[in-house]
Amino acid sequence: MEYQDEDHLCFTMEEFALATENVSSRQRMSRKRNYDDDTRVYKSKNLEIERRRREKLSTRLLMLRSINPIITNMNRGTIIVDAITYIEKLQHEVQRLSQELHQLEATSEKTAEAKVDEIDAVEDMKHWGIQAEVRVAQIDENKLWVKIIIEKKRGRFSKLMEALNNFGIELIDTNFTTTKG
Amino acid sequence: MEYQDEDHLCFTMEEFALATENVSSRQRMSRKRNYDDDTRVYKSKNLEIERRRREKLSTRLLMLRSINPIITNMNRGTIIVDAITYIEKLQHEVQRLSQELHQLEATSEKTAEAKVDEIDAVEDMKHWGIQAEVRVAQIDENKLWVKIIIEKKRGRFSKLMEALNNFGIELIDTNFTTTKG
DNA sequence: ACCCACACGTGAGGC
DNA sequence: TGCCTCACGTGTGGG
Repeated sequence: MEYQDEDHLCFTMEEFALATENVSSRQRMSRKRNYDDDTRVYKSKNLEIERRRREKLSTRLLMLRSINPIITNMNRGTIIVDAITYIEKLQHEVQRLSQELHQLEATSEKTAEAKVDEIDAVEDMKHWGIQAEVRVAQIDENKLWVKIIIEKKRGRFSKLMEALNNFGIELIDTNFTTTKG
Repeated sequence: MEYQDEDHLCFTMEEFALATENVSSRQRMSRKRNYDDDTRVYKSKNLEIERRRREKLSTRLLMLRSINPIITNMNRGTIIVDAITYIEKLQHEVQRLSQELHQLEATSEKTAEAKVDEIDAVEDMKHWGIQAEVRVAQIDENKLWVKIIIEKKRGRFSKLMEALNNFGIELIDTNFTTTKG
């Protein structure tokens, strides 16, 4: 009684034809079934919905394959396993980079301490009323007397020495004093 | 002529029964078909192979879902889109960490320069035959004369000053000379 | 010829 | 009830 018009096909494409034909005459289904009103051919309700679903899944798999650079095969299963390995690799890389960054931050901790020292120096100078000062007096034709009061900073003295060396100034006598508090 | 024993089922499970029944009597297939030798029932060759394939795909999807912490839904499609977003997030995080690490390495470039300077200092001392030297002479009851020749290193002088300060030694006169080459 | 991967339509079941 | 997702068996094309 069902499927009276077996010659009619729901779809024109040939690959769909056989599939739609594959329906037994002894149908034990108790459900009400849907027919196309025009051709009186059985048409599943969720046929195109299922088609959309498959299409979405395929496009998403293609997207998943497109964003990971390491591809071993085009297979649907290998796409997923490649994505898994890629995710694991990315996780390990993130962990490694985080560790390296943490280590480097610990290395530059001394710099932070130095900066704290510098802040302390600035606070000390403010607290004790010490003013930065540069005084220069000419002693001889080519001899200068220089007095510099600055807050202590790491490497500042070395830089000063280097600068004086670069200017060709020879250091005859250097009196160097640091005060804290 | 085909499917003479339609009452026999390939599989005992009921959900497989209807599917195996869904074969048209007007079979246009020209292919030779496979029958089970015992029951004379049609059995597709790649039935279990396809079942294994589906099973593998499902387990891989479960693995893919298990390794990413951000899950919005259990759906097959959302697993993939969640994996895509997670991969993108991981990629961005790797890029950000790499940038930060590169920046911090550029910051510590000066340290590398200082190390090169130190190597230069060592080479200079070797080349010019300068020996590291520490000489101490007692001038008074509580006055010392100290002469130190060492290779230049960044912060070494400051550390020496700090150490002397910590020992309670007061600096009366300091003569400081650096030579390069 | 075979093997494998995929797309197809469909029923079952959960919400 | 309807909507949506999944698993199923199968046909088909490429290697």
